[in-house]
Amino acid sequence: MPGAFSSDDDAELRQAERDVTHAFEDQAFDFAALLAVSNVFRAATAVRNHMEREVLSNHQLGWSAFVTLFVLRVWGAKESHELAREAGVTGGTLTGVLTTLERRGFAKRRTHPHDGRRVIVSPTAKGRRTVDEIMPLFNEHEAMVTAELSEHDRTELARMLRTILRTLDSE
Amino acid sequence: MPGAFSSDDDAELRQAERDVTHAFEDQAFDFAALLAVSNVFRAATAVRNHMEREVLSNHQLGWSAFVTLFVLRVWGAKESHELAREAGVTGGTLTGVLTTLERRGFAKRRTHPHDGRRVIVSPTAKGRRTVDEIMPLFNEHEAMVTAELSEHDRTELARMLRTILRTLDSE
DNA sequence: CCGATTTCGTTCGTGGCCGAACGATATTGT
DNA sequence: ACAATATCGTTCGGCCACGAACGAAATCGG
Repeated sequence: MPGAFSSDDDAELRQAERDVTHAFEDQAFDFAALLAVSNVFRAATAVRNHMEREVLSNHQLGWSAFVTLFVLRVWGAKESHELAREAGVTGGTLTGVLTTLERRGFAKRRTHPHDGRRVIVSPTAKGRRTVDEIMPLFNEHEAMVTAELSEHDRTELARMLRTILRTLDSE
Repeated sequence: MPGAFSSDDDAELRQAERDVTHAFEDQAFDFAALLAVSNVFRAATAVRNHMEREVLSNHQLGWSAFVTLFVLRVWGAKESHELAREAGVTGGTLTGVLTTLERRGFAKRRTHPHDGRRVIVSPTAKGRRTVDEIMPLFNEHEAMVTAELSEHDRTELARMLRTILRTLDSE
């Protein structure tokens, strides 16, 4: 049902989109792609800030630290480069995140038994427990921010974003 | 058409989603919301990294600096707090971004004529020209990352994300 | 008028984030 | 064997990013 919403926020977003298309109307841009990409990033920033404020701040965890710890909770011990890929950060960033997680006692590093270069990261019991404590409230807020979308829409949204991720990965 | 894609990347993403649901299967989580939110953030990170590498690095601009400059290009001079909101950053962050943009000669600050507290930010001619130089390639990559989505899907994606943004704004 | 309050942008501390350069370790080629 | 090469995680410089604290400027209350 397009147009079902008429709040000021929605009107403002739509006006902003019109301004952008007008500013470049003489150029042959793909505006559907522009708006889709732009909104992906705006939504991600808004969701991330919301989660950090409303859920993660109580546990002194930033987004990346939580995502990393979440990956360890779901998949258990992982090697460093796998963990970085799953968490969506580079190796250099993961080093800093792991330093934080180790200092807080949420995870620990150990050297690979047969390869002195590699590092295996494990969650501690405290780390696993913390994720399990956070998840209910975290998921509650995930449901909240997507509350205006139907179940079908949320599934479609996840599918479209998977498509984008797949396109970017295969390059 | 679900299941139309069968690349390794897609299979891996779907397997990851199954692992997550399995790890918490005894809890009554809203997995559709979890996957939607998770994918929003993954996609945003992937797109941002792609754009910074493939497009923005040639101009020595980070993502936020470009977004800020883009806003100035479309809407012209703006007051600081409006600019921060449009660019999706806090005031503290904008100060740093503006320092960068001024140092590079892309924008400049001036004090409000009737209110010594406020600051008005304008794009320089160089700043506007730079955005116009970047946009064609930038939009080409935006089209590329959404190439697997139909025109209808891209519009729907933008709409769903607007819905999330509106939900978060009205709190 | 002029103190109290509000509203600005900036500064500061902490942490995240990338890519490039680095050092340590393992593997390969001969 | 052992030098060249490849592959790890870490370090480093630069740029973001937030919230809290700050100081300057405008407004409000009386």
